Amino acid sequence: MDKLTDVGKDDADLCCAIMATPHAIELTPQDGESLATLAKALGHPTRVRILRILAERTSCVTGDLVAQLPLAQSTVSEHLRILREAGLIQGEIEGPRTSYCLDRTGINLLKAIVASL
Amino acid sequence: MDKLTDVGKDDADLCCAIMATPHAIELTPQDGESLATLAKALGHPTRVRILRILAERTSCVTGDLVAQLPLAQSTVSEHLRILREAGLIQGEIEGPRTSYCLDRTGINLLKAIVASL
DNA sequence: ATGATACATTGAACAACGTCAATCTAGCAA
DNA sequence: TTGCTAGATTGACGTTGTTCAATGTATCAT
Repeated sequence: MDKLTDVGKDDADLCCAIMATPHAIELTPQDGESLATLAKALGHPTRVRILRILAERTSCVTGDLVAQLPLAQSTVSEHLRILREAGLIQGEIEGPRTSYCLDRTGINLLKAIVASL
Repeated sequence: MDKLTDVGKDDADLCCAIMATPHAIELTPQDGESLATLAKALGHPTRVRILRILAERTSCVTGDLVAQLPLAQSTVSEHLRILREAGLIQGEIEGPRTSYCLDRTGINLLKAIVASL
Protein backbone atom coordinates (compact mmCIF):
# COMPACT_ATOMS: atom_id res chain seq x y z
CA MET A 1 0.00 0.00 0.00
CA ASP A 2 1.28 3.40 -0.94
CA LYS A 3 1.45 5.66 2.08
CA LEU A 4 1.93 8.82 0.06
CA THR A 5 -1.09 8.46 -2.14
CA ASP A 6 -3.25 7.50 0.82
CA VAL A 7 -4.46 10.96 1.69
CA GLY A 8 -7.93 10.07 2.77
CA LYS A 9 -7.41 10.54 6.48
CA ASP A 10 -7.25 13.76 8.44
CA ASP A 11 -4.96 16.32 6.89
CA ALA A 12 -3.31 17.58 10.04
CA ASP A 13 -2.54 14.09 11.29
CA LEU A 14 -1.02 13.06 8.00
CA CYS A 15 1.02 16.20 7.69
CA CYS A 16 2.34 16.13 11.22
CA ALA A 17 3.17 12.46 10.96
CA ILE A 18 5.29 13.16 7.92
CA MET A 19 6.89 16.31 9.27
CA ALA A 20 7.64 14.80 12.65
CA THR A 21 9.61 11.99 11.05
CA PRO A 22 11.60 13.58 8.27
CA HIS A 23 12.70 11.21 5.52
CA ALA A 24 10.94 8.32 7.22
CA ILE A 25 8.62 8.19 4.23
CA GLU A 26 10.45 7.68 0.97
CA LEU A 27 9.37 9.04 -2.37
CA THR A 28 8.78 6.25 -4.85
CA PRO A 29 9.76 6.91 -8.48
CA GLN A 30 6.00 7.13 -9.11
CA ASP A 31 5.71 9.91 -6.57
CA GLY A 32 8.56 11.68 -8.30
CA GLU A 33 6.62 11.63 -11.55
CA SER A 34 3.45 12.76 -9.79
CA LEU A 35 5.30 15.61 -8.17
CA ALA A 36 6.76 16.74 -11.50
CA THR A 37 3.33 16.63 -13.13
CA LEU A 38 1.60 18.52 -10.33
CA ALA A 39 4.41 21.07 -10.07
CA LYS A 40 4.38 21.67 -13.81
CA ALA A 41 0.67 22.48 -13.62
CA LEU A 42 1.36 24.87 -10.75
CA GLY A 43 4.32 26.44 -12.50
CA HIS A 44 2.57 29.43 -14.02
CA PRO A 45 1.49 32.58 -12.15
CA THR A 46 -1.95 32.62 -13.75
CA ARG A 47 -2.68 29.08 -12.64
CA VAL A 48 -1.60 29.80 -9.08
CA ARG A 49 -3.87 32.81 -9.17
CA ILE A 50 -6.77 30.69 -10.34
CA LEU A 51 -6.22 28.29 -7.46
CA ARG A 52 -6.19 31.18 -5.02
CA ILE A 53 -9.43 32.57 -6.42
CA LEU A 54 -11.05 29.15 -6.16
CA ALA A 55 -9.76 28.78 -2.60
CA GLU A 56 -11.67 31.86 -1.51
CA ARG A 57 -15.03 30.84 -2.95
CA THR A 58 -16.64 27.46 -2.69
CA SER A 59 -17.16 27.39 -6.43
CA CYS A 60 -16.62 29.64 -9.39
CA VAL A 61 -17.90 29.82 -12.93
CA THR A 62 -15.53 30.26 -15.88
CA GLY A 63 -16.89 33.71 -16.67
CA ASP A 64 -16.08 34.97 -13.18
CA LEU A 65 -12.49 33.86 -13.60
CA VAL A 66 -12.24 35.46 -17.04
CA ALA A 67 -13.57 38.71 -15.53
CA GLN A 68 -10.84 38.70 -12.87
CA LEU A 69 -7.94 37.85 -15.16
CA PRO A 70 -6.37 40.05 -17.85
CA LEU A 71 -6.54 37.28 -20.43
CA ALA A 72 -8.76 36.16 -23.26
CA GLN A 73 -11.52 33.69 -22.51
CA SER A 74 -9.82 30.97 -24.54
CA THR A 75 -6.59 31.42 -22.60
CA VAL A 76 -8.30 31.09 -19.24
CA SER A 77 -10.14 28.04 -20.51
CA GLU A 78 -6.80 26.50 -21.47
CA HIS A 79 -5.32 27.13 -18.01
CA LEU A 80 -8.42 25.54 -16.48
CA ARG A 81 -7.93 22.49 -18.68
CA ILE A 82 -4.33 22.11 -17.52
CA LEU A 83 -5.29 22.39 -13.85
CA ARG A 84 -8.17 19.98 -14.33
CA GLU A 85 -6.08 17.35 -16.11
CA ALA A 86 -3.47 17.61 -13.35
CA GLY A 87 -6.18 16.84 -10.80
CA LEU A 88 -5.89 20.14 -8.97
CA ILE A 89 -9.39 21.40 -9.79
CA GLN A 90 -12.71 19.89 -10.76
CA GLY A 91 -15.18 21.25 -13.29
CA GLU A 92 -18.88 20.52 -13.33
CA ILE A 93 -21.16 21.49 -16.17
CA GLU A 94 -24.19 23.35 -14.85
CA GLY A 95 -26.52 24.10 -17.68
CA PRO A 96 -24.87 26.55 -20.03
CA ARG A 97 -21.92 27.22 -17.73
CA THR A 98 -19.16 25.32 -16.00
CA SER A 99 -18.49 25.59 -12.31
CA TYR A 100 -14.99 24.93 -11.02
CA CYS A 101 -13.76 24.14 -7.54
CA LEU A 102 -10.56 22.89 -5.96
CA ASP A 103 -9.92 19.16 -6.13
CA ARG A 104 -8.83 18.46 -2.57
CA THR A 105 -7.62 14.98 -3.47
CA GLY A 106 -5.02 16.31 -5.87
CA ILE A 107 -4.08 19.19 -3.63
CA ASN A 108 -3.63 16.89 -0.66
CA LEU A 109 -1.50 14.57 -2.75
CA LEU A 110 0.69 17.53 -3.67
CA LYS A 111 0.91 18.58 -0.03
CA ALA A 112 1.88 15.10 1.10
CA ILE A 113 4.61 14.65 -1.52
CA VAL A 114 6.06 18.12 -0.96
CA ALA A 115 5.96 17.63 2.80
CA SER A 116 8.08 14.49 2.40
CA LEU A 117 10.92 16.32 0.62
CA MET B 1 6.32 40.55 9.07
CA ASP B 2 5.59 37.85 6.55
CA LYS B 3 4.42 34.69 8.24
CA LEU B 4 4.91 32.52 5.20
CA THR B 5 8.51 33.34 4.55
CA ASP B 6 9.35 32.97 8.22
CA VAL B 7 10.34 29.33 8.12
CA GLY B 8 13.12 29.44 10.65
CA LYS B 9 11.30 27.62 13.42
CA ASP B 10 10.67 23.92 13.78
CA ASP B 11 9.18 22.33 10.67
CA ALA B 12 6.64 20.12 12.41
CA ASP B 13 5.29 22.99 14.51
CA LEU B 14 4.97 25.23 11.48
CA CYS B 15 3.28 22.57 9.39
CA CYS B 16 0.85 21.51 12.07
CA ALA B 17 -0.03 25.09 12.86
CA ILE B 18 -0.93 25.66 9.23
CA MET B 19 -2.75 22.38 8.75
CA ALA B 20 -4.68 22.70 11.99
CA THR B 21 -6.05 26.08 10.96
CA PRO B 22 -6.78 25.82 7.27
CA HIS B 23 -6.86 29.12 5.40
CA ALA B 24 -5.88 31.01 8.54
CA ILE B 25 -2.69 32.02 6.72
CA GLU B 26 -3.29 33.82 3.46
CA LEU B 27 -1.07 33.68 0.41
CA THR B 28 0.15 37.12 -0.58
CA PRO B 29 0.48 37.87 -4.30
CA GLN B 30 4.24 37.62 -3.69
CA ASP B 31 3.82 34.11 -2.36
CA GLY B 32 1.83 33.27 -5.45
CA GLU B 33 4.73 34.33 -7.63
CA SER B 34 7.19 32.44 -5.45
CA LEU B 35 5.07 29.33 -5.65
CA ALA B 36 4.88 29.55 -9.44
CA THR B 37 8.65 29.99 -9.68
CA LEU B 38 9.43 27.13 -7.31
CA ALA B 39 6.85 24.85 -8.92
CA LYS B 40 8.18 25.60 -12.38
CA ALA B 41 11.65 24.55 -11.28
CA LEU B 42 10.20 21.34 -9.83
CA GLY B 43 8.10 20.66 -12.89
CA HIS B 44 10.48 18.31 -14.67
CA PRO B 45 11.06 14.64 -13.77
CA THR B 46 14.84 14.97 -14.04
CA ARG B 47 14.92 17.85 -11.59
CA VAL B 48 12.77 15.99 -9.08
CA ARG B 49 15.14 13.05 -9.46
CA ILE B 50 18.13 15.30 -8.79
CA LEU B 51 16.48 16.55 -5.61
CA ARG B 52 15.86 12.99 -4.49
CA ILE B 53 19.46 12.00 -5.13
CA LEU B 54 20.67 15.00 -3.16
CA ALA B 55 18.25 14.16 -0.33
CA GLU B 56 19.93 10.78 0.16
CA ARG B 57 23.49 12.09 0.35
CA THR B 58 24.71 15.07 2.31
CA SER B 59 26.41 16.41 -0.78
CA CYS B 60 27.04 15.40 -4.34
CA VAL B 61 29.43 16.43 -7.08
CA THR B 62 28.17 17.21 -10.58
CA GLY B 63 29.95 14.20 -12.05
CA ASP B 64 28.15 11.83 -9.69
CA LEU B 65 24.82 13.19 -10.86
CA VAL B 66 25.83 12.94 -14.52
CA ALA B 67 26.81 9.31 -13.89
CA GLN B 68 23.38 8.51 -12.46
CA LEU B 69 21.32 10.26 -15.12
CA PRO B 70 20.90 9.25 -18.76
CA LEU B 71 21.68 12.73 -19.99
CA ALA B 72 24.61 14.68 -21.35
CA GLN B 73 26.81 16.59 -18.92
CA SER B 74 25.67 19.93 -20.31
CA THR B 75 22.03 18.98 -19.83
CA VAL B 76 22.53 18.00 -16.20
CA SER B 77 24.46 21.21 -15.65
CA GLU B 78 21.52 23.17 -17.04
CA HIS B 79 19.04 21.43 -14.73
CA LEU B 80 21.34 22.20 -11.80
CA ARG B 81 21.40 25.86 -12.81
CA ILE B 82 17.61 26.00 -12.85
CA LEU B 83 17.31 24.36 -9.43
CA ARG B 84 20.02 26.64 -8.04
CA GLU B 85 18.45 29.84 -9.37
CA ALA B 86 15.11 28.75 -7.92
CA GLY B 87 16.76 28.40 -4.51
CA LEU B 88 16.10 24.69 -4.18
CA ILE B 89 19.76 23.62 -4.17
CA GLN B 90 23.10 25.19 -3.38
CA GLY B 91 26.36 24.71 -5.25
CA GLU B 92 29.81 25.19 -3.80
CA ILE B 93 32.95 25.21 -5.90
CA GLU B 94 35.51 22.84 -4.42
CA GLY B 95 38.68 23.08 -6.43
CA PRO B 96 38.03 21.74 -9.90
CA ARG B 97 34.59 20.42 -9.07
CA THR B 98 31.27 21.69 -7.75
CA SER B 99 29.46 20.12 -4.83
CA TYR B 100 25.69 20.44 -4.63
CA CYS B 101 23.33 20.01 -1.72
CA LEU B 102 19.70 20.80 -0.95
CA ASP B 103 18.90 24.37 0.00
CA ARG B 104 16.64 23.83 3.00
CA THR B 105 15.55 27.46 3.03
CA GLY B 106 14.00 27.23 -0.41
CA ILE B 107 12.57 23.78 0.22
CA ASN B 108 10.99 24.91 3.48
CA LEU B 109 9.54 27.94 1.76
CA LEU B 110 7.98 25.65 -0.82
CA LYS B 111 6.62 23.39 1.91
CA ALA B 112 5.10 26.31 3.78
CA ILE B 113 3.40 27.81 0.75
CA VAL B 114 2.06 24.48 -0.49
CA ALA B 115 0.86 23.61 3.00
CA SER B 116 -1.17 26.81 3.06
CA LEU B 117 -3.14 25.95 -0.08
C1' DA C 1 -37.43 27.23 -34.46
C1' DT C 2 -34.49 31.31 -33.58
C1' DG C 3 -31.37 33.82 -31.38
C1' DA C 4 -28.43 34.68 -27.51
C1' DT C 5 -25.26 33.21 -23.97
C1' DA C 6 -21.41 30.38 -21.95
C1' DC C 7 -17.80 27.79 -22.69
C1' DA C 8 -14.61 24.64 -25.21
C1' DT C 9 -11.74 23.80 -29.16
C1' DT C 10 -8.98 24.94 -33.14
C1' DG C 11 -5.28 27.13 -35.78
C1' DA C 12 -1.62 30.27 -36.03
C1' DA C 13 2.16 33.06 -34.25
C1' DC C 14 5.62 33.57 -31.15
C1' DA C 15 8.26 32.53 -26.89
C1' DA C 16 10.25 29.29 -23.85
C1' DC C 17 12.13 24.73 -22.85
C1' DG C 18 15.06 20.45 -23.28
C1' DT C 19 18.71 18.38 -25.40
C1' DC C 20 23.25 17.65 -27.30
C1' DA C 21 27.99 18.47 -29.27
C1' DA C 22 31.35 21.73 -29.11
C1' DT C 23 33.74 25.24 -26.81
C1' DC C 24 35.31 27.94 -22.93
C1' DT C 25 37.15 28.50 -18.12
C1' DA C 26 39.52 27.35 -14.12
C1' DG C 27 42.06 24.35 -11.06
C1' DC C 28 45.55 20.82 -10.58
C1' DA C 29 49.62 17.84 -11.67
C1' DA C 30 53.82 16.86 -13.88
C1' DT D 1 54.59 26.07 -18.96
C1' DT D 2 51.98 22.24 -20.65
C1' DG D 3 48.56 19.38 -20.47
C1' DC D 4 44.52 17.20 -18.16
C1' DT D 5 40.28 17.06 -15.74
C1' DA D 6 35.67 19.02 -14.09
C1' DG D 7 32.20 21.63 -15.07
C1' DA D 8 29.87 25.81 -16.99
C1' DT D 9 28.45 28.15 -21.21
C1' DT D 10 27.16 28.60 -26.06
C1' DG D 11 24.73 27.64 -30.39
C1' DA D 12 21.65 24.91 -32.89
C1' DC D 13 17.50 22.37 -33.38
C1' DG D 14 13.21 20.22 -32.39
C1' DT D 15 9.46 20.26 -28.98
C1' DT D 16 6.32 22.27 -25.98
C1' DG D 17 3.86 26.26 -23.88
C1' DT D 18 1.27 30.70 -24.02
C1' DT D 19 -1.72 33.61 -26.22
C1' DC D 20 -5.42 35.29 -29.16
C1' DA D 21 -9.22 35.55 -32.73
C1' DA D 22 -12.27 32.70 -34.83
C1' DT D 23 -15.17 28.84 -34.80
C1' DG D 24 -17.82 25.00 -32.78
C1' DT D 25 -21.20 23.12 -29.38
C1' DA D 26 -24.63 22.97 -26.13
C1' DT D 27 -28.13 25.28 -23.24
C1' DC D 28 -31.64 28.44 -22.31
C1' DA D 29 -35.23 32.10 -23.38
C1' DT D 30 -38.39 33.94 -26.58
